[in-house]
Amino acid sequence: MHTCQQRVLDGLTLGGTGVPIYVQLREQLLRAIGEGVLQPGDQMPTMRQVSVTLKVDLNTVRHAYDELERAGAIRLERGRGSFVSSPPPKDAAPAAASEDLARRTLALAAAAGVDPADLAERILALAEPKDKIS
Amino acid sequence: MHTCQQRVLDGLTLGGTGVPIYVQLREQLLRAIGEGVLQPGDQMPTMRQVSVTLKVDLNTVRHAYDELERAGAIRLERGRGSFVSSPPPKDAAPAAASEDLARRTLALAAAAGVDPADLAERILALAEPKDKIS
DNA sequence: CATATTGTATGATTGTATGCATACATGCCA
DNA sequence: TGGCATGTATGCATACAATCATACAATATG
Repeated sequence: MHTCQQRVLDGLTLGGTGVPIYVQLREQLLRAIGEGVLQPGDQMPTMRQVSVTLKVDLNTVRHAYDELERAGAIRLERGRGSFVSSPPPKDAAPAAASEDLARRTLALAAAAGVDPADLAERILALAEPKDKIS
Repeated sequence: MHTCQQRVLDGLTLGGTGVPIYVQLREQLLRAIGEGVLQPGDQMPTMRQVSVTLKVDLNTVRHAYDELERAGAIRLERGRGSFVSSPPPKDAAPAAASEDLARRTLALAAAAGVDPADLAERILALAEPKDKIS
């Protein structure tokens, strides 16, 4: 039953487009979570697994995991592993956090040459099915 | 005739998400070309214009222009300017990139307890204020 | 011709990213 | 208890990204 992490591991790829490795890892792992390949509570691939599989330094992988944790996407537990955070959600959507996330997202969109309007539309479309109450 | 170049200049934005500045410039300019905002033969914004407008070093801008030229997207002519090549290469960041970014962003939003609808709104608000396209 | 504009180039400097090696700290389990 | 897996943390070396400052070279224009 290592399948989830294995599948994620296999999906990871690195390209030489000038984008730092840790950024590529950060984004791809985030995507795996966003797609539901990794669900809340699931264990992430081990830092060492990623390090060995992709032949990337452990510190580099850690850099990516570190940012994911600071972003609240995952939870790091030494000696145990890394796990996808369960959305603590409902209520607490501090406007500040929302605004901050919006800015960061916009920056990423700009970096990738993505149209913000198009992006906003897709976000709404993807969010709709799971829309819930408060 | 504060033309297309001006509009492209205004559309350029930089964010500190770990993505190198020259990559952000490269992708955004590529997208402008791919979208037809800048058409074959059109003059690109001057390196110095970009440098001053975005408060980025001239060498950094050059790095981006340099890669665009090697990619065959533009043509550099000293003393004259930079121009869009006749057969502009097909866009590297079409709909797929947008879809991926949307998923990644949703994962972050869920982790932070941010309402996707609210987020989408803020993204639009942050992106739009400038150019009312006419 | 002189001048402004634009691209091209260099050296010094600071910060970051990456890799390699080597540990330490914590949690799990036999 | 001991061993193992996992996250955490160094130090050192190399390469790249970015800024600043200062120029040079080609083109256009007056």
